[in-house]
Formats: sequence, structure tokens, C-alpha cells
Amino acid sequence: MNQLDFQEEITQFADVILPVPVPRLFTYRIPREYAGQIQPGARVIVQFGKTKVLTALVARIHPNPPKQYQAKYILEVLDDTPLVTRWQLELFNWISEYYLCHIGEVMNVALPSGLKISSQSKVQFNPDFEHPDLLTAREAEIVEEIKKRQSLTYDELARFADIKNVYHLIKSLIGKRAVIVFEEVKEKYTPKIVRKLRLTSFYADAGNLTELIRQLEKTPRQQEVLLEYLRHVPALRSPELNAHGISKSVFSKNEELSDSSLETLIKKGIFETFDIVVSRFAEDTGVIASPPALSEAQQLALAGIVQAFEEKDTVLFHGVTGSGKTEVYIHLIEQVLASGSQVLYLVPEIALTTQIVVRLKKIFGEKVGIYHSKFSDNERVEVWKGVLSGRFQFVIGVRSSVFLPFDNLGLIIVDEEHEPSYKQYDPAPRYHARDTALVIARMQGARVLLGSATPSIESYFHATQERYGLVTLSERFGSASLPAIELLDIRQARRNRGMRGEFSLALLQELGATLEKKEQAILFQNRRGYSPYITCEDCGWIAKCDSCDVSLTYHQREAELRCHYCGHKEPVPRTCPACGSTKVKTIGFGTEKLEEDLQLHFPAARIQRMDLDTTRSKTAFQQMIQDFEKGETDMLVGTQMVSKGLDFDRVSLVAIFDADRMIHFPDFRASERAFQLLTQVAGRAGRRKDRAGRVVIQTNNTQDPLLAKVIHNDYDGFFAEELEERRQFFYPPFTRIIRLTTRHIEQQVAQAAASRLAALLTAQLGTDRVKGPETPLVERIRNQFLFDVLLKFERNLNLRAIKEKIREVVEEVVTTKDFKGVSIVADVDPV
DNA sequence: AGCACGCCGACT
DNA sequence: GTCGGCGTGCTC
Repeated sequence: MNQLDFQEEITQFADVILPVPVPRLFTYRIPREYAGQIQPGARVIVQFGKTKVLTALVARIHPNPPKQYQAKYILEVLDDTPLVTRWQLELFNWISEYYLCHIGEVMNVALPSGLKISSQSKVQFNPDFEHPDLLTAREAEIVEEIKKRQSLTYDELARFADIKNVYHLIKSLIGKRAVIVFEEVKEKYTPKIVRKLRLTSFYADAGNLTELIRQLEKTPRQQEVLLEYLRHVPALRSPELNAHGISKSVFSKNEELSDSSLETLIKKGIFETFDIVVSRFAEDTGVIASPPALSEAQQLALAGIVQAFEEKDTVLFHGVTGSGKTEVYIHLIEQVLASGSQVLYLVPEIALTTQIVVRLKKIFGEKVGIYHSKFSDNERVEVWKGVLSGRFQFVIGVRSSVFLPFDNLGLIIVDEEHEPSYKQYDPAPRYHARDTALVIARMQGARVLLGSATPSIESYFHATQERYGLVTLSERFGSASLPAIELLDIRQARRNRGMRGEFSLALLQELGATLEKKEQAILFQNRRGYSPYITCEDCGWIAKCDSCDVSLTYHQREAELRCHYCGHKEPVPRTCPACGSTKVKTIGFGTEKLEEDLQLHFPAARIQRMDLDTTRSKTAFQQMIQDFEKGETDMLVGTQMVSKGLDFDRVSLVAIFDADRMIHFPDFRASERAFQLLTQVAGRAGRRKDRAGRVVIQTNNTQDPLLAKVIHNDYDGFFAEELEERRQFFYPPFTRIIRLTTRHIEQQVAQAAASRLAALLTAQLGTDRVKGPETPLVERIRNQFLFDVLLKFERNLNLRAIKEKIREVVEEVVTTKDFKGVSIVADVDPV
């Protein structure tokens, strides 16, 4: 026996990642018939526990049988080539360590659910059931239902039987041989199949076809169908084209044509139908535009970036709003694609509108894949496979696209890198897509370009420390100028009777003038709904959520009160539930009220509201953008949605409400957020040179230093001051933060667990690094009380070992008897 | 997570 | 005795 044969005899084992929150890999035995065929990164089907069947991901293969237990066999192998690259496996590992989560949770978020098969336990009537007499009356009723519905999940059964724990019931029914349980496995990805139609090969011949047309004179309806087919497919001229046929739906949709005639032709053997698998992404017909010409300033920026990449792997591109960063990206992308490397272009969720996509598709055509949460799962699977096969060399996507199976990235662009929406909170992993991108780039030797008009303090700090390159573009494209920003003192206006509701007279005048000039306005209020409170004027009662510690927001259109934390809804009370008074009033205002008031002031204006509530449907957002672009909307009222990357030509006025609230939000990032948001919203105005833009900020404090910096577009001044604050109070970028949150139905238990956690951590890490426990801003959500323990670490400290300690301490606290039911969430680098 | 299993209190 | 709630611990 030579050595090769010998090796084949050795049983191999696979350590797999399971898509469940268990703390380590599990080892399965590879069946002989798959020996040598399974690679790391392939998916396999395994049984986990007594009944569950799951899709697992092979992390490594080795010949070492586990010593403590007998490994189960892998049931099936789904991929003969890796579905997940070795980089990704490495990345999963990094994320689970860095962000303190389980690797299975990473897998769960990374893979589109279409690539995960899982089983569900179901009960089914036993066809060999012999003794119905053994059943109780209630059981008989339940068995009848199971028989009627074929099969039921445990949940469905629990609901029908109206019991909480279904176990004893099933146990009894199985014992009486009335039912059997089985595992239903769902394959989720289904290829898109199109039914097509063509002439059978005999009639594809020109001579036979001509003869056929003549023969069909007698049956004009059938002839009509044939002629219609020939209009689409010139089979007479080119029999080859017939082989591709035509989508059958073209015919069934045409009401002029007789369906039955077509069916007759198929029966006669003249036409035949066949199925083909098609892509869900329309093949581009290749209308390729060339990259836009760059202005002199843009060229300089491009050259600066290319040069900076010579020395630094990461470059921060600080370009003012409207400076045309996208054009620079396009040239850079083109260069990288030409060199044969892949490109990932990350955008915040909302910016992924037709605006950018259409533009880039025109230039890069079929190479571009789009990855977006509003895509169906099948579409996501196709993008995944397209990246793997090389069809998509370039992907534009939201945060989760950092998980796509790239293996040769040359460039990652993180557009609007300051956007907090790059950080995921729920579910775990609580990863930051920008920071993850930096890690991927380091693994694959790619460059990262961070773009923003208002860089995050962290990124700009790294740039000033020369860890990143820095390229600045400080003029707007096409010699448009930055908008003039004006502060309107509403405190004074209120004294002088200069307010009409939430609008100052000065603002109303500006809005009127904008309408008159047939220009557009954007009104920004970062709060949705009609009003954040309703209250009783007589007794002071305020509508609050039953399960959260927040007031309910009044939504007028739905006539509802809603909790923005747990989603709870209830009808609006006509009278005060506490004292019966009818004087129930709204306090404060959201976008819905602004919209209503605006319409009263300008009855003829076409007004659109854009917030979470009006953009729920897949197309609503795009429709609004299109209407606004075409000038079919005069005024757009919205939340921060209107601040992100939208590019409209005709906006000459931007109005900002409630700026003070943003600035004084109790969070160390409030100033940064406010500066970014205000600057970004302001930047929507005057993006073309023939229309100067104006921005009006209504404020109670015209002397606010932050507003002064927004007005003068003084990023450097803002940065210097903010950095000094952060240094003084020991906040990022000088420290790294890990926030641990305890949760429990009882306040005392949550607090006690947090205290214990803090004490244990203090013992390990020292008093300086542990802060708390403290109550978070909202101290109860979904009936659970929350407490925070904040850990702060010096920037240059290696946290690897410390994070292991944290894991242990958390484990210790949640398994303590007194803290039963306490859950602890770890958020690394919270935003 | 999701499931099996066993303990225990309530109720016929 | 039996039924159903609830807590616990394990999963290769």
C-alpha cells in the first residue's frame, strides 16, 4: 500500500461553524464517499442535537478524532467548491473575537438566508394509526386537526391546542401511535425560471414554415399567433434565432391573441415550450457611458489619492458637500477594475437609491452587482454567486456586503464613512462595516478610501496622526458655491409674535419666495410622527408606553399612538384616561405636523413627506426621489433621510428645525452628530452654480458655537475643539469603549447584575477603566430594565486577552443563581 | 437558539 | 394520579 492509499483510509473530520449561538466549532465525521472532496468553506448538512438539521460551514478538515465523544457523520455536502473564501473564514473569526460574539452569529448575518437550509420539527398524522379508542376527546380533536392540515409545526400545534408547552401532548400522541414527528427541510433559494416558446425543429426550416403559414389560412386565429411569433423572432430569415425562442408570457399577456389557439399549435407539434434559468438581474444591453470629465480640482484630488495610496493603505477623502466625490470614485474604480482587481463600494442604507446606481451602471455595465436590504433573498444569493464566479467584479452595497465572497479586492470605498448606520446593533454581530472593511483590506492587500464631507472624529484623527493619507477637496463642483447659512432666532421671534406654529415669519417668507421662483425647498426635522407627546392640559397626564420608559408618539394619519422603541400601537384616547378631561393636546412636533402646517400656509404647494413611515414600501422612496427630481414636488419634509447623499439640482432653500435638540442630546457624540447632520442637510442646497442656495436654521440660541462652525463650514475648527473635549474626558479616539448592558424584567435584578459585573471587572481591569453601572437614556425597553457598564481602554492597548476576560466575567454573572434570567449584551465601539 | 427532559404544583 | 408550567442543560 503506498502512502496515498493509506491516507485515503484515514477517516477525516470537519470542524464546522453552526448558525447558532454556541461558543465553539463542532466536529463531524466525513463519510468515506466524500473523503477528499470537502473543502473548507463548503456548506454541509449536519444533525445537531436530537432532531435539528442545520446547514453548517466547514472551517477546517483534519484527521484527529475527538477524544471525549463520538462524532456524528456529515449528512450531505452542498458545495463541491467553497462557497465562502478563506478570507471570509478568517474574517468571521476576527469579528467574533473583536465584537465579542459567537462565530455562528457571524455566519448567520453573513450568509443570505437563501444559502442556509434549516429544518423545523413538525407533526404529521400516522397513516398506520390503529387505536383511536385510546385517545381522549381532546386528543381526538387535535389529531383530527393534524389530519386535516397534513402537518403542523410545534408552534401551530401549541396555538391550536391553546397550551404553552407542547412536549407532553406530543409525547402522549406518539405513544398512542397517532402521530409521527418529522423534520421539514426547506431549500430556500430557487432559481428564476422562464418558460419559453419556439417552433419545433421541423418548422424552423424556412420551407416548411412557409408551407405552414399557407396551411393555417383556414384557421386565422392560429395563423395570427404564428405571425405574431414571427414578428418577434425572424425564424424565416434565421432558423438559429428560433432556438432561443421567446418568453411565453409575451403571448399570454397579449389579449388580442387567442390562448387556446396557441395551445392547439403546441398540441399539433408546431410550437414547443421549454424552460431556462435566467438571472434576476436584467442583462444590460450595454449602454455604456464613459466616465465623467473631471474638473481641475477633482483631477488634483484623484492624483492626490493615487499618490497617497503609494504610502498608505487607507486614505481619507474629505470633500465638501457637492464637490463631486462620486466622479473621483468612478475614475479610481475604473483604474482598479482595469488592473483586474475587485472593487467594493459601500454606501449607507438610504443612499443606495437609483441616483447612484443608475449612474454607475451606465459606466460599468454588467460588472456591477448591487447588494441591498430591499432585495429579495433570491437576488442576494445571485449576487453572492456572481461575486464568486467573477461575474460581478464590482459591488455597490450596504453594510452587509462586507461579507460577500471577494478574494481579490483591490479597493474598498466607504462613502459617507461617518454614517452611524454602518454600525449594526441588532442582531449580533454588532460590527462596524467601515472598520470591518479596513480589516478585509488588510487581509487581501486592498486599499481603502474613506469619503465624507464631515469625517468622523476617529477617521480624521487617524489622518492627522498620519496613519491614513488625507486628501481634501474644498470647492464645489462646477463652481457652485456653498450655501449661505442664516440663523433665525425663534426665541426672539416668539416674543415679538413672529411665529406661526413652528414657522418663523422670516422662514415663511423665504419659503414663499422659493415657491414663486419655481425652485424647491427641503425642510428637515429629525423626528417622525405628528408629535412626540400627548398630554392632558388639566391633570398633566402624558401618554406613555406600557412596556418601555418612553412617551408615545402621536401619528395623526393612522390616528394612533406609537412607541418608537417596541413598536407598540394604541388608539388615541378621546378623553384623558386619568381625569376624563377632553383637553388632550399634542406637545412638540414631528415631520407629520410640519407637513400639515406647511400645507396650510401654502395650499397650492406640492408637498411630500419623506421619513420611515412614508417609505416603508420597496418603491416609495425611489418614487419620491423621482418626483422631486422631475420637479413634481415643491417641498420635501423629512427626517435625516433627506440628509444622505441626495443630489438635486433645483433646491435653493433648506430649512432646519429643532437644531438645538440635536446639539444638546446627552451623549458624548452629540456635537459630532449635530455638526455632521446640519452640514449634510445644508449641503443639499445650491448644488448647481446658477442657483445659489440658502439654508435657514431656526434656533433658540444664535450664539451657539457649534452653529457658528456649521455656518462657516469650519470643519477644522470643529474638529480641534471636539478633539480637545474628547481628550479631556477620556473618550474616543483617545480610548476604545466597550459597553455592557444588563437586562432583566426586574429593575433590582438588572441593577444588581450590573453592579456585580462592574465589581468583577474593576478587580480585573482597575477602577479607571470601569464606569457604572449607570441607567441608560431609556431605562426600560420591552418590559426589560437596562443598566450599562462602560469600559474604557487606552487606544494602543491590545484588547485580545482583555476581551477573553470580559467573556469569562459575563459568563460568570449570567450563570449566577441570583441573576437568573439576566442577559448581557456587549457592544464593542458603540456609536 | 431550540429542543428534550424532568421536577413540581394544581386540579380532577 | 394526571396535566401543563417552568427551569435546566446540551448540542459534535
